[in-house]
Amino acid sequence: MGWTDERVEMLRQLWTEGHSASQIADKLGGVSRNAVIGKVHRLKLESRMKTEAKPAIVAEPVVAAAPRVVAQPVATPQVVAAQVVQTSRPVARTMGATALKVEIQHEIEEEAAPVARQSGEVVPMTRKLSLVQLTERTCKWPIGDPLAPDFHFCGDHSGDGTPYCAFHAKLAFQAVTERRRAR
DNA sequence: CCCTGATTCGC
DNA sequence: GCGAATCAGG
Repeated sequence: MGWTDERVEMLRQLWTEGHSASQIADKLGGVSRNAVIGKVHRLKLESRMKTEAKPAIVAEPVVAAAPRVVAQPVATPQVVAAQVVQTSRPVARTMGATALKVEIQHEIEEEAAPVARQSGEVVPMTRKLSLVQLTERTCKWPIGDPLAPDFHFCGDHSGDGTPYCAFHAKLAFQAVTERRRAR
C-alpha cells in the first residue's frame, strides 16, 4: 500500500493528536511503524520531542532502603497514589511506568488531600521523623519530596499490624478500595 | 523484553 | 519517496 492522500491525512491527524508510530501503523494497516516514522520525517512533521524528560529518582528506593523494620510494607503510599492516578487517567497508558512515576511525586499530595476530606477526619499532627528514627510502631507514611531536605515520615503511632498510623492506614485502604470498585 | 522515536541507506 | 535495519533511549 502506498501513501494516498487520505492515508497521509490520517497520518497527519493521528500523529498530531499524539498517537505513537506503532498505533498509527495499526490504524492505517499495511504499513510498519518504521514506515510511519519514515513518512513523518519526510512530511517534516514531528515536533513531539519532549526534551528527553528526566524522570529523576523516586521515593521507592528511599523507603526500601530503610531498616529491617520497613522491609515489607503491605502497600506503600506510592503504590496507592499510582493506582489512583491510573484510574483517574485512562489516557496515558503505554508510556506507563516512567511517566506515572514522575506524576506520583507530583500528585501524591494532591490526591491524598481530597481523600482526607472525604474521610471526614482531620489530618493528624506528624512527628516529622527521619528515616533512621522509624520503629516497629511508628507510621511510615512518607511526607514531602524524598529529595527535599524537609522530607520526613509521619511517625505517628501505628498499630502492630500496619506500617501506618490509623489515619494513613485508612487513607491507603480507602484508596485501594475505590480502585477495585472503579475497575 | 516490551516499547518509543531517529537515522541510515539500498531500493 | 519508501521502509527495513539499525541505533539510542526508557
